[in-house]
Amino acid sequence: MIEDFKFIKPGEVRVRIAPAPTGLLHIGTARTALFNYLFAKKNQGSFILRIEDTDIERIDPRAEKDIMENLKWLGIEWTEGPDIGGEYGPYRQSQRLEIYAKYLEKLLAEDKAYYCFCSEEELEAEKQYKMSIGEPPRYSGKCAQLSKEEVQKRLAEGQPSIIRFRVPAKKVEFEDLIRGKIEFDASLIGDIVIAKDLATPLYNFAVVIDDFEMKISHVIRGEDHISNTPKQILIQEALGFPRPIYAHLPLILGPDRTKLSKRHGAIAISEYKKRGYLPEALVNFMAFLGWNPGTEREIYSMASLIKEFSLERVQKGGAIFNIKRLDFLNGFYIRQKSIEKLTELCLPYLIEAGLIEPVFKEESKVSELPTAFFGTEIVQKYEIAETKEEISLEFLRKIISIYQERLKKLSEISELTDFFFKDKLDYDKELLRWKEMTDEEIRSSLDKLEKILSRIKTEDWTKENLENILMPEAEKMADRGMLLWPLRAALTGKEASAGPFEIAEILGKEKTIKRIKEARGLIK
RNA sequence: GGCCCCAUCGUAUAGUGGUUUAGUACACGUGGUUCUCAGCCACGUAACACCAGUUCAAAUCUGGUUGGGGCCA
Repeated sequence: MIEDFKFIKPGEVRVRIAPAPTGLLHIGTARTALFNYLFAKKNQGSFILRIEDTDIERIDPRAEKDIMENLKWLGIEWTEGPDIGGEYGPYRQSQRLEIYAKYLEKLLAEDKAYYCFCSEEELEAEKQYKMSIGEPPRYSGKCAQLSKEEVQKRLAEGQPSIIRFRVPAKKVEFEDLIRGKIEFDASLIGDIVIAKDLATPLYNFAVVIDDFEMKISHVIRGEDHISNTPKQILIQEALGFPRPIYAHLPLILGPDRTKLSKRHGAIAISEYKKRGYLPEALVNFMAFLGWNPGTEREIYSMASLIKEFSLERVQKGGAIFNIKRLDFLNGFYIRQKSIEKLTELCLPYLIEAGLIEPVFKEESKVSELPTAFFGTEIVQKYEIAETKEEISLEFLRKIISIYQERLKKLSEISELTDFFFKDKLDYDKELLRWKEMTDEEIRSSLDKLEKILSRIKTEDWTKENLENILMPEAEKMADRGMLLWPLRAALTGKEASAGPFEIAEILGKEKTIKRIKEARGLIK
């Protein structure tokens, strides 16, 4: 009941996420985790991470680590499980098998569950038939009335079997914090399978046991679980467990309005991380997928989300994942970073692109691509990959600072700034042409540039001075672009870049003039 | 097919019977800002799925239709 919820005392809230370690942490799970985390934090409760690893065939050994690493990276920290806490553990289902067996036996002993010997083919045929005549595809109850002796006999013979829960024919209703009252007619469900055998519980059964044993107060999960809820409630009732409060979150949808999945492209958090998204941006973005504070403020840190979050303000309809908005948010958070921090964050991308190289103190320690940065123990210095020229932190920071506001993703840094790290630029001579300039005009601009710049002393080689000297020259021409475009193109080899003066300053007098001469060489 | 959930600009959403010529952000378009790009600023395009009903008054309440989605070991 919503009323109950209002009287929750601090510390009484216990929520959880229970991912199956079958793949990398994806957006959907991360968003569910976020909402659970925010709710727990807001109510000074506990947030439990439980691993649902009973489906041995589908488990990916790397998944658990990936899930935990990326949750931490996002700043979503759990207070219990899989290796933290322990009072209510263990937190991996594979380590809880005796617990499930105990309850399974209880249900069997009370005749609230029974063994079923129907074959899969038989069941499938029945399902198809039922669907073809427009009936709900529920189990016929063929094995429901088997005598104890008959069951014992078949079990002894080793006949393949599963365990079914006797679903009572009654109406089930529950109050969802987000959707209000939801009703189901359980007589339509049919007796559900709750375990393959005593040692192999199935999802709907295991969750109920775990949530009870772990004293979960609120089950906050995706909307795709709504139809599982009545089944779980019935099992709870059969076992005499109290009912947790439910809140079903709207789904995250792909552009085609179906549940976001792998075929929609990247959905793993680690993939976003690799592409240069910031955890702040991802968190802010995910929070607004199905929730909003009711004000016009859009920028929220984790701390302010915790303060403002409430399940009452969660949307009912599914939300389409719009990456353009994530990009905008990411760009925003990049612009908020200090240059020092942003430089650290960009370093791995420059290294990966082969633009710069770290020089390690102890070669033996290096096994994979370092996400190391200046100040790290094992990195001695960085050098330009091509020329082995040592580069200073100052130099890198200057480069990063002129691209900070142009960056949407960290990964873009290498493509944007590669010309700073290359000895020779490779571009078509046409790039030097501004609008309808003739070769003669380009040549003349370049010559003028070289002449003027050569006269500037090295100690006066600053962005401001360069601008003060060159701008009046540009003004003299019919169009400022006639001087500035060839300059910038010669320095960067790119159609688009930061401004020419700041680039020239960073490049230094020598390289600037060298590049102008090289450009001059392209025009016969 | 059965059951369940959902429905405001392209997207995320504000809106809880009158204050609404339906607001904001992203995206998009136009203009401005030292050549370009980005950023920033300004302006603009753009939505209550439909049909009934309740009411003096409905995006907001009720019913239905349509559409979309989820689940069905």
